[in-house]
Amino acid sequence: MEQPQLTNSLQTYFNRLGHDIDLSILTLPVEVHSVSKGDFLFQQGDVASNFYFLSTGLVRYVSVSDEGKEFTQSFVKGPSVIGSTKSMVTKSKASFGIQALEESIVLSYPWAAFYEQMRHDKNFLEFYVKLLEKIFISKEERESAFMKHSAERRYLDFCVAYPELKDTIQQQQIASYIGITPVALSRIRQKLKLC
Amino acid sequence: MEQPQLTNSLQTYFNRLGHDIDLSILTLPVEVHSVSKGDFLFQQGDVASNFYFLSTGLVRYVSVSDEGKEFTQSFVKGPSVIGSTKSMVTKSKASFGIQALEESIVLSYPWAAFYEQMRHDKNFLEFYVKLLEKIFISKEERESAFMKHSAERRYLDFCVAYPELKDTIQQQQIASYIGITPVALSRIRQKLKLC
DNA sequence: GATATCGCTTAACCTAGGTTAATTCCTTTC
DNA sequence: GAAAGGAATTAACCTAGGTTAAGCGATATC
Repeated sequence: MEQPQLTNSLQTYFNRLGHDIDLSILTLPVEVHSVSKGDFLFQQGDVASNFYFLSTGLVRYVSVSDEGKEFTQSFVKGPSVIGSTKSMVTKSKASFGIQALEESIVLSYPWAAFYEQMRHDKNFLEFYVKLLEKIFISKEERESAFMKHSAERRYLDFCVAYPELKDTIQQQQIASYIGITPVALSRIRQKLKLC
Repeated sequence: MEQPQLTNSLQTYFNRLGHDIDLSILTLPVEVHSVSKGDFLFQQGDVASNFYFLSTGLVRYVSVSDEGKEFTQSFVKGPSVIGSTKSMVTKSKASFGIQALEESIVLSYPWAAFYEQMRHDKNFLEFYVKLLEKIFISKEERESAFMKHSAERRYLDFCVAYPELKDTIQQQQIASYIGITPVALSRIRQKLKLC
């Protein structure tokens, strides 16, 4: 542990998931990354086989279509575990990148080593299960929103889900999150103002 | 184990995920359900706190919007673990129902008991991790398809992903899977025929 | 302090997909 | 074998959202 004060937030986060995990087991050094606003932790297409923990800051998961259009898959505020489960587990290319929307502090640890650690410590494994379940459930919620709701409804849902982001991030990023163009979002906001 | 011959497929499935799990640990009886075409294993809104295993058959996950429109979230062919992770883990109401599209055989086991079993057996826990990762990854793939692709593209992707379903299930169900009306799907198929 | 540059708005026009409804073609069912 | 319901097609019309482009503040940059 090179920077014990930084890993405190990680320890706290782990403890909050209800397990008795002692991070001092980790033998490799935890790396600390400082990611500036606008910069990427990793890009779409990279193999991101690290376990990442966003200690403080705000990021978005962003993927670009073949036609070059940007889509924001989600916003995540620290403290939280972040990263591409798929890329991590299967060592494949990530289908999205992670971009900081604010100055952010990210800790990382090699996934393979982390996984080995887990296999020898049931508490770790249980922690990982809780983590997967947690992310999984939040995904299950969002999944159907696209099919079921109009863009206007999705915008209103966004405002409820991320009240603190509504006025701090760019509208084009909100638009890319709800899956429409900035022009269309502007129209929707205009219409809502009139009501 | 009341019907050992049926649990063989479950044992095989478990083994294929690479772990040495002995199902005979399970103390409660595994229930066997025979679900007729069109019938529901459970409905949207039910608390489905069982671990379900689709031994043979074909099901779809279907959810209904407030306005009464049906959406197919996915098709699953046996043998496969099925169910609502969210409902199972949090004992909340499922946001979708599971409907058989063919005569299906489903095994079930109370989740709470299954989970307890896992906590005492690291192999079980690792199995569950593999399982979560597996479903998770397939979700990560589908998630962005809606934002990124047109309905036509989504239909073509469907045909590649489920070649055997393309001609065996109803078009309205394909339509509800790709998020359009049967009328729109018919138009798209018409257009593709001309090419 | 002038001038790019970037984010947002507004307007005009276009297109994919929704809605309704009529028609045909299958299956069931009696 | 007639009748009835369900599944798919086709056409006419409508609407949400995309596209392009012009204008308007802001905030950088020189």
